Amino acid sequence: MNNFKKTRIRFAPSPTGYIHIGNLRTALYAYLLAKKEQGDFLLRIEDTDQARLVPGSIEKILETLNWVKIKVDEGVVAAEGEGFVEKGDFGPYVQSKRLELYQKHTQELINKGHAYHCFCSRERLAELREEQQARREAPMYDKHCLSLSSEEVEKRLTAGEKHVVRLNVPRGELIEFKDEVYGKISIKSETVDDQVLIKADGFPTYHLAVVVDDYLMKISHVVRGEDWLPSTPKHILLYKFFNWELPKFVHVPNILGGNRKKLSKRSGDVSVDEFMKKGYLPEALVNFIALLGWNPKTEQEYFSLAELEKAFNPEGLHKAGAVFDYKKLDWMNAHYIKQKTNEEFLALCRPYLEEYLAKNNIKTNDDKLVKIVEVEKGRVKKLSDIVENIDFYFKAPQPDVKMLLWKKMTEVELIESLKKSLDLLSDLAEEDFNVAKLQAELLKIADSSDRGALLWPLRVAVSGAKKSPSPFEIAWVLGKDETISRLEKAIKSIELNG
RNA sequence: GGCCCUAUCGUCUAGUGGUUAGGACACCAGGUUUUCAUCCUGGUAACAGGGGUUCGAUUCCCCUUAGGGCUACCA
Repeated sequence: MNNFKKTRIRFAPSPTGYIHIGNLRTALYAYLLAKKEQGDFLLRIEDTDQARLVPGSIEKILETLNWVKIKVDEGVVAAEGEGFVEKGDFGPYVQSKRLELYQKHTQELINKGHAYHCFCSRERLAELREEQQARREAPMYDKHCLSLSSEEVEKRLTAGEKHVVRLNVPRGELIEFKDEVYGKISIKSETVDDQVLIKADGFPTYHLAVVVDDYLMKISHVVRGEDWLPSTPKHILLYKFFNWELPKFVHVPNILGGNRKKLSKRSGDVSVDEFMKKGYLPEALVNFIALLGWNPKTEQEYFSLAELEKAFNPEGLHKAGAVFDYKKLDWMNAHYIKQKTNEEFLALCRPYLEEYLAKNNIKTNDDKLVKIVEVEKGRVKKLSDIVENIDFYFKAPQPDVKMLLWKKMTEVELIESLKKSLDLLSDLAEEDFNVAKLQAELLKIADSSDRGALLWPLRVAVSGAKKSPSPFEIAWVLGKDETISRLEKAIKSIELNG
């Protein structure tokens, strides 16, 4: 006994494609709990369903974990260059490389009478299920092959007949276990099906593999989604049959979509990759997701990963599923964006900007991009927003006289206003085109009781928009020549119009 | 259908046998501001229903209701 001297917690995804937001949160909680207890976080790959394998998934999973700064201590880890390697003393960490282990342990169960060979055809099973459903019974295997004599089993096995191995679930028992989140769970063994342990292709099912591996790898806490709760009794039975000490079970509530159903590929773009592409910052996603189903019991909202590692406590885990609220994520993402320096922010935005510039055939330089990004930083929720409203920085707007008019201003007053700005700006030196100086100078000549009369036309003349950053900021980005040219263009346009 | 789980503002959640039921997002209003955004201030908004237990239940128990999950040789 005492298999667990150290906290060791694994994240065990199937390599079936991109990592999903729900998986990421499970991984995060597993990681946080391990770190909280100064333990190890391991990555194990559960590739027992050969039909669903998607090439490249493992690399993708590692990439995602790396993006959110979750470090894998043991198991499948990223290689120095390309690909991945296995690291640690409890390997292999990829289940398809552990087939002999599962076979060996299954044989042990068979010998003890806790598992048996089953030769039933899929057709018979389907028929059985139909009959049971017609009788409004829970569909379950009827232990048909349990009554086969050992001679017969031997004969059919040597004849190479297709078969599976099933768990021999005893009748009339109450299976009980404690979950760290949900508390005591008990279930009658009659309602537990004789689960297939080894499939016809020789691969184990999840249920067998997870128990064998968690034990052999000395996993101290089984952290996984709430949807595994109903099948945990099968695992409890296996631990008992093997006479193995139970790990702690930590089932975490599901993340729900807007329809209140478990978040899935069908409820929209929930792959972590999508969030990355849209320009959510890993800090924001981690912070947000940590608080979906867990709370620190304080009113703190912002948590870095390091802070989470300290603060995390399974007692703060909630039981009910949590709806994923994009608006709150946006709010949090905007917060983390504001924390970035202008240089960092430009680097983060660069891929989006480059795509935009290429697409619109715009040539520019970093000096200008730095300025744009600085002005826009407080206005974007996610990085991809950066290219939404920046056309006017590169292309002079077509003056719109109606829009240029401030409140009840006449066109004559409008021209006066614009000329006033133009005169002032023309007198300023190129070096004076910085936000503070521009603001100070323009406010000096503005009517203090009606600044809009000067500033609105100016802002619209340079931006061409009803909503935009301040004229000071825009003029700073555009520089003296361009700003003046836009003002002149606006004035000319009104004169032509009138 | 069977089994398991869950239930506090629209959403994420705190909370206690006696509270003005707290915070955050969102929303609304006001302020700052040339506009938008930011920022500040304020506001609307919740204990699913019914029985118990109790002097007293949002809190403990039961039932109902609602929702979710599982029910594969998928995880």
